[in-house]
Amino acid sequence: MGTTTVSRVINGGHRVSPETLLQVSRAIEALGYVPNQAARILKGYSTKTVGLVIPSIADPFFSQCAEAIQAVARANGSLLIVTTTQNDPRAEIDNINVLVRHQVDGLILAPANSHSPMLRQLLDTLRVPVVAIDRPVAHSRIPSVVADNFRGAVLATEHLLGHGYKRILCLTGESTLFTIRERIRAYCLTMEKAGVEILLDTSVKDYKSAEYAIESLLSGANPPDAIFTLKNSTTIYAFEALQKLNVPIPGRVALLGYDDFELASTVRPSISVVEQPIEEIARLAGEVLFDQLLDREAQSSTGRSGKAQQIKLETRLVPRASCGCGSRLAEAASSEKS
Amino acid sequence: MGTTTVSRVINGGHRVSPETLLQVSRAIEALGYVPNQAARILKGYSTKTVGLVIPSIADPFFSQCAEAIQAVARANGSLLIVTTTQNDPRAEIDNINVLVRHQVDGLILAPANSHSPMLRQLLDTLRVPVVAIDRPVAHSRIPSVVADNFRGAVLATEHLLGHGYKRILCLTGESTLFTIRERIRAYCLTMEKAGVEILLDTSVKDYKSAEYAIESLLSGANPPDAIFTLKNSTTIYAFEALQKLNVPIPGRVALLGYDDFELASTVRPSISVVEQPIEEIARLAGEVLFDQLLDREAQSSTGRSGKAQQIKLETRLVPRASCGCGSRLAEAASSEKS
DNA sequence: GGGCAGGGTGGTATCGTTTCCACCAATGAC
DNA sequence: GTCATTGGTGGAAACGATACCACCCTGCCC
Repeated sequence: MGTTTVSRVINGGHRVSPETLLQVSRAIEALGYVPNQAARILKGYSTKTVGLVIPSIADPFFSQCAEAIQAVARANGSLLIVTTTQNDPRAEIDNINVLVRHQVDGLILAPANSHSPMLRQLLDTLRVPVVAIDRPVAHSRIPSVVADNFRGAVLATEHLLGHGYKRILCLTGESTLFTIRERIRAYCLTMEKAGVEILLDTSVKDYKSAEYAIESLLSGANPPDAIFTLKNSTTIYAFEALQKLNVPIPGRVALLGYDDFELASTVRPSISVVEQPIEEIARLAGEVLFDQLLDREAQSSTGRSGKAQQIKLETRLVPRASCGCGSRLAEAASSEKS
Repeated sequence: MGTTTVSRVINGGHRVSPETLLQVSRAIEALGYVPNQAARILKGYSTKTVGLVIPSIADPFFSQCAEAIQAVARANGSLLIVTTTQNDPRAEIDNINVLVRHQVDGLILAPANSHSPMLRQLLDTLRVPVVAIDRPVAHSRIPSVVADNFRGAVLATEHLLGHGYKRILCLTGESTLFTIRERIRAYCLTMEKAGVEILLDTSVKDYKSAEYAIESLLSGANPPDAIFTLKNSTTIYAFEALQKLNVPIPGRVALLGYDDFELASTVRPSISVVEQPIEEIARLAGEVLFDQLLDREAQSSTGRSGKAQQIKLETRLVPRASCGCGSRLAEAASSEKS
């Protein structure tokens, strides 16, 4: 019994007589034999693993991404290795290097800093396909799948302006991220165009700072009449603070957040948000990556196929009660004021 | 320049002259050389990867687990491969097999079915260490790290009984999981001991079924005066349904949930819950796994070290307003009824 | 001065698999 | 009857890194 024959049995059993096949299969079963993946890889096979580099798994946005990408990977017979950076550029570089050493076939990355030259340089030298998710890599040909953050924030700001609010406070949270900067840019431009004063606060990092910021602004001269929060956690901190301070929403200040969350429609008042197509972003990113992997497998170096490389997805405004849309929505089925 | 020398440079540069070392390092840099992981593994090295098999990444409980385990893995120089089963025992077996073929050093698993003989048999034949998390594997020596679900549900039920509620409805959600069954068992035993009627409902799977169940029970004879929900999502469905139906909490029915969640303390009323030490469970599971890996590395086959194999962690009751503790807690800083 | 220790270096077998090639038997075509 | 064709089989090289061993050289001790 030659090793060649055994190999053939394992890889589909072509060119092997039925009885030999049965015999070998039985032996494999009996010995609990498992082919050594490392040796196969060494012979040039792909590792059937892809890497995912994100800030955090616990963040609902990215856990949903991870879930969707994992599904795409599984559909393509691959495994997903997840690493987290906490938005630290150094950890990000480390993670990418480790993944490359582990021979991942490709990787999906949410860059902490879209403009890092270090990162761009590293990515340019990589031999495996990379897809950026949620945040692009500036000045590079790395394909990306992102939401239209600018448009989303324009929609939100215009919506608040449409309600007649004139003192719209924007709570940014961490403002170094690409997504947040885009939203800030959109907010500022829209406010300027409307000829209203820009009110930016970048200090809110947790519940305490939210309470402090909101309390002092509300008790000052010219208090805000609406708050636009630029990310999930900031929205929740702001909401908690407003509740704690007993500020009527939207009576005294309206609230509009970025990113939907499970209880947004349940809390009183229900919270209006800009909703991103998270699952679609992730799924597309996965598909773009595997398209590249398949291309690469097919034609060794004919260059990229004609696939779209920079995908930007629309976001949607979900008006609920907290921005003042209460009368016509959200409260419809309830009867708080029966 | 011999390959041996290069290898030595890469692995710490012992027994290499300084100038050779520099020369080789420079060449490595210039060529962008990355050592082939597969070849190293083939020589008997560990893959520095561990597998995680969980129902879902999007579930907050498991995403927190994944985050913590990933941190432990990283601290031990390993990568984490995450796979999801949606609680499907077949997918679970598949995932384990795939991970084993990929030569993971070990794996952490939240078994869909603690009593599956298939699973037990598979795990017994594995050559890599396995640690069960959240749910044990029955009749096996697989180490496990779980929360004390029984005790948690006893605490919850007793707390509700202590408030004087006599018609405590238990909404189980999916009731096939080990954790849920333990909680059901505890609820039933505690109710029996107190001589009160057991009210179980296993039908709630989403918002709609929650609304239907709660509406029909409340409008029937002998309606419940408290609801105990056995998992995160069920708590939220029940809360949504109660809000929608305009049922005063805890005035008409009290609510107590299993698993804490971010907005539990913010919504009105704030929701009382049994809190599990999620992060600690995950961290311990990771540590137990890596302890085994280190042992195995040190002494080839001296058997298991004397480490604790079955860890059960205490859970904590977090009383808030929804169970009726409102007067002394939770509402303290607010003034809804000012 | 001869041997010996030890740092620095390179040759080569080895890990487990795939794949190219060679080979053997039948079978059928001319 | 010979020659190609085809199905079934095995030998051995190759993938890229490691580690054993052998080797050379320098310096030092007896």
